[in-house]
Amino acid sequence: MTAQRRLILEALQDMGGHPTAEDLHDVVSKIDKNIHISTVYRTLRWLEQEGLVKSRFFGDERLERFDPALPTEHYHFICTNCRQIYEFDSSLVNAIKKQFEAHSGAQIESGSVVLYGICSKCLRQKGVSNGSE
Amino acid sequence: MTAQRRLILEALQDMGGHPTAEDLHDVVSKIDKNIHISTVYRTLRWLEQEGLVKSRFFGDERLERFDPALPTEHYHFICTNCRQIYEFDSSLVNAIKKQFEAHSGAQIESGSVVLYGICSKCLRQKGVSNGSE
DNA sequence: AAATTATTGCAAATCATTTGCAATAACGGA
DNA sequence: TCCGTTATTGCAAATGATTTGCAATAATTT
Repeated sequence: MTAQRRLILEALQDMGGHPTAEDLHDVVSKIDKNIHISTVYRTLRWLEQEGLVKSRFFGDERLERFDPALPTEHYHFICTNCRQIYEFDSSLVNAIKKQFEAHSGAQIESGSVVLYGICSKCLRQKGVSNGSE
Repeated sequence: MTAQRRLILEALQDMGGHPTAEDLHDVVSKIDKNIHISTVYRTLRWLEQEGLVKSRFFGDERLERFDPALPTEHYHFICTNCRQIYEFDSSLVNAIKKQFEAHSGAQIESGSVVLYGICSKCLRQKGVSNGSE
């Protein structure tokens, strides 16, 4: 493992959230000024193959986001105001899977849940249009 | 509304599923050979603004998919073998939203659920590796 | 039917991501 | 430690999906 790769992996673990390749590039560039974005992508693909990173597209944007792969499935809440991504868990998702398997005869391997709304932090700050939008 | 726009909207309603702009372009091209893909995109954006179409990215691909906007929220199952997208509904999603709202203090506006697995059709046909992949 | 406005087709631009390749860095022996 | 082999990097150019500028065309208003 090279210095660049270590840097990228550490940045991913440290910054939390679900950064894009560019987010990561911005961060690692502050330490090693000439890490190229293609190296970030290649490292991310490699980490993905190794099972250390998971990539995904959230439903409302064209950008690929990366996430240190957690051992357990988890779900997301995205604040449509500040765009922060929160993680959560819920045993009800398993119930949905079971329910769908029973109805359809399909075999579920995994599931993704993304909730959208306004986070409590944004709700507390005035000026956030909530409700009718 | 022009002939091209009507054609694209009809194609979207007729073909079902969640086609990409290119899927739609292929279909409408068979009727009007010189509809340009940019017209498809522009029409789709316009329909989206009008609330007649919803666009989304499914978690595992970079492609934008379009869907005649249904009045009610619904969820998706994607067969990882044949790539067919199925729709389903489940009242349990509301329970998840409520649960998360209670825990987090956020206000949920909408939710997306995408299940992945092997559909019953593919399960019936031999040769589908299921389980360990 | 002429004038005004909206929509189209095309080409070129853009954005995110990937690839080819020559230069460089890492590693495993003599 | 030096040398050869292999892997990794930076850059530039390629790719794929989507968007935009613009002149030509079609629709609508008058």
